[in-house]
Amino acid sequence: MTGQLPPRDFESLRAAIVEMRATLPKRLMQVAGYALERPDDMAFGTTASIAQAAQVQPSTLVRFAQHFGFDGFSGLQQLFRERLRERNGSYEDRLRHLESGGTTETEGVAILNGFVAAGHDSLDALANTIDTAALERAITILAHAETIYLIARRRSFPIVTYMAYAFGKLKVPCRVVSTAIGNDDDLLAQASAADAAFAVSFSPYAAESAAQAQALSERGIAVVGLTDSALSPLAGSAAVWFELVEADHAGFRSLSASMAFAMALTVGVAERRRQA
Amino acid sequence: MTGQLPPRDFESLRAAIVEMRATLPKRLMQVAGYALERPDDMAFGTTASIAQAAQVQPSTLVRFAQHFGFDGFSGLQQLFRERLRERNGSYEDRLRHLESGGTTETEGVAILNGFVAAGHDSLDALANTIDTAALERAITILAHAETIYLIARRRSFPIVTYMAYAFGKLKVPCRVVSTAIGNDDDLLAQASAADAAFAVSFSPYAAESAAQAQALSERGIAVVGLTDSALSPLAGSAAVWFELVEADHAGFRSLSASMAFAMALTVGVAERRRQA
DNA sequence: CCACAAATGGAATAAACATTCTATCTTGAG
DNA sequence: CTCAAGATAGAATGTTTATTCCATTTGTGG
Repeated sequence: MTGQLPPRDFESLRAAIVEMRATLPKRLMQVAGYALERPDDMAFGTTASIAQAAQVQPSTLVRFAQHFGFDGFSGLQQLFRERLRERNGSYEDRLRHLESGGTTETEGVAILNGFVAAGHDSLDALANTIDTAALERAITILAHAETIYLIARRRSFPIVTYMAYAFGKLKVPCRVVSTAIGNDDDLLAQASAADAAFAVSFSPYAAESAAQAQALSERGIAVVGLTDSALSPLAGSAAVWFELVEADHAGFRSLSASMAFAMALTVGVAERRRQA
Repeated sequence: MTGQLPPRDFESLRAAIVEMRATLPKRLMQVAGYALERPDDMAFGTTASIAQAAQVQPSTLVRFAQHFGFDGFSGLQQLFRERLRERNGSYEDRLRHLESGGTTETEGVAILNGFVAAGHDSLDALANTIDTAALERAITILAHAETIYLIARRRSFPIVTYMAYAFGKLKVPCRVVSTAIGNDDDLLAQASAADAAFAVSFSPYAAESAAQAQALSERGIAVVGLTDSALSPLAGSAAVWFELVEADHAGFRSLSASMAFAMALTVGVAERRRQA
């Protein structure tokens, strides 16, 4: 593409990038990904700062720009700056978006908006109701555990699935208890007092999760609980527990707040461990 | 005013300028006028270009900045840049603002607030950017499928985990492809043109997910994709695909928007089926 | 497996930059 | 009118920045 006319605006650049997706070399692809994902940073950064953030050399940025017909990086950056100016100045885009949504709102969009609203509400509720002292205690408990056992079923299962992924990335030993093999109890039998558990259970409470939390607790293993009511069976057996009510749409509960909480707990524990 | 603490944000600077309106020397007044009148240009220009536009010397810009307590022009310019970024009303930025306000919060709470803010931001972005027509098409495709195959790894896995749970409740036949048994390909081999798939893949893209989506697509099985970039390998093989950028905190991406989208898609498909 | 072309990393470089310095000008009190 | 204090213009300076260049590495067609 070098030598041709460079894209005139951000959208053209975006289109050009997508079009060349297949033939773009690895590093240039890396830049393309960063540019589309964090256009704001592209507008403000210097070659050095952007290169570091995108994990490439400054020269790669220049080559990327030249690949799309610009003289150098500066010409490319101009597109990102103009985009930022225009987006702020004109409410047109947003209005157009709102109008098209408001007048002819299809059922699918209505459902999506419902879940978005439920997510916002849940997150607000989370921020306002969480017991901050309890959060610190929970982090302390889990950070000191040798292995963290993660207990959850059904609707709560995705939460611990994500935690297991994140803990893995963060090199924190953990085990998801409800496996497909069905050897939950064998797994739990290996837990010692040096370990700890995190159990999630929302109404209607899965009997197994409650029972497993109870059993661990009786064996002197600290359990951190996440549930939606003080009446939850988890509240009885957990050393620290959190009450978290998710808003719902069409009878389906949001998971936004639970996920945010789980991520905070995960990162908090990893951070605490790192410091120790 | 030199020597005092510089304004922390654009509004403070604006207030400071108005307050000193009477005592500001002529050339500094000239700069002040330009700064308030064309803040966008202040954000991107260099000392040379701004000085020329405001009809002053570059050194006057530096003196102006120092007059308000900044080290030099660069510190002042930062305010104008942040203003441009924040025009989009990011929760993350507002949060940073609150934190600098003073209340001493523990690390765990700070992390939680970060993820809550990231969740809000992601949900906003979802509501503003989703292609509503594409959503309807996606619902149509999946609603007509005999069986819906769910493809996702790693960070995206919790999403399809939840969808599988919800589809089960809603009596919509579906199968999660990446099982612990590792018979993914055997499962996929059973898929026919009457079926459809939903694949989720965020950067860094899992090669298997992309390959499986590609393979299904080539066999005439419609694939609905959810990804975070137009450069995703999913974009190539999917009949309909959605781009969804999650905000992140401390390097960990939120899942709030993806979850909300997945729930909307799930309920939308079930609803469409019920009507048929 | 080789050889050639493309791509890449990193040092070298020249331009652009913010900032400082100093001579000159402006202002206002006595 | 005089003089001192402050403000200003413009050149000088040292730093940062984008860009170029070249030695390796990587990928590929014969």
